[in-house]
Amino acid sequence: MQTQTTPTAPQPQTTGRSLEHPRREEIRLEDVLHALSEPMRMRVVRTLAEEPGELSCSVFDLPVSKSTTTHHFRVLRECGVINQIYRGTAKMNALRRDDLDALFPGLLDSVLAAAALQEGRGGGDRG
Amino acid sequence: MQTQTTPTAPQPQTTGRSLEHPRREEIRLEDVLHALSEPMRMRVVRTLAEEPGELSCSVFDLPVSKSTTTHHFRVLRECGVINQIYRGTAKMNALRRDDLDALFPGLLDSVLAAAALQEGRGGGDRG
DNA sequence: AGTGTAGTTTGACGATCGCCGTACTACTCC
DNA sequence: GGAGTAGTACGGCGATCGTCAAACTACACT
Repeated sequence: MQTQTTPTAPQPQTTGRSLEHPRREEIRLEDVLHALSEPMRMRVVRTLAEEPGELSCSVFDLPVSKSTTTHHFRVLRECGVINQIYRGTAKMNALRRDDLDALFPGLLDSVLAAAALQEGRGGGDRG
Repeated sequence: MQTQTTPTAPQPQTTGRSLEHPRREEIRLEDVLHALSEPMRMRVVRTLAEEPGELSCSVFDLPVSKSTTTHHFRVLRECGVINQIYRGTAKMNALRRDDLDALFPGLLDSVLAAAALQEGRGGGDRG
């Protein structure tokens, strides 16, 4: 974090400022549910669940500003739902499936299934 | 709702002012998750899930004031998680298991299981 | 060095949230 | 009728939330 403005760039630091993640045992159910209760974040999580690997923030194209997008990704990371790392100029996101499944077996799957069902009923956006 | 201050109390109304509940199809996943993300409400739902029948509001004895308790029960009712009816001077609460299971199969059970697991790990109150 | 792309930070805004106390209503039982 | 019990309604309080725009940082590619 100490941005010393090192002009000669000693170590390239492998393209990453550090990002804080809660450890598995620190993840709390209420935080996960709260994170998932926000439609925009649910959308992100559902997209991430469909994809095998990592996705950069920019591929989501949410109908909100860039700063709001940053905010939502941060909430998801800080509550332990996603893992984020920098790769070059992009920031890659991945669902913390293993951790969530270990902590709350079946939860993520049923939430995802519920979201899909609701969308199928036409409740995808707003009534 | 038209409180006409009818001084002579015309009809006793069969021990029940009416309570608004969303119909099954109106229940939204994000509202349910939001309702459940609040520890006090989760506690109510878990207690309700353990009991076979209805429970009055007063048996819960939450560590908050009466008005806050009323508030939490109302949130749970309005988002479709519980059913409330008046019985005499008491207001009985029951989980809308059938509706939730029909709408979001397995969701309630995995949330309940997750809450139990987290509590078992010692995360019952606040890490 | 310069331009572009991706994401962050800050600070603000209005809305909602959880909480409370007080005053009130509805019902029961003596 | 009067007292007691169960819950509601009405503000009001401070905190958090989702949102934005503007200014900024970090990296890549000429």
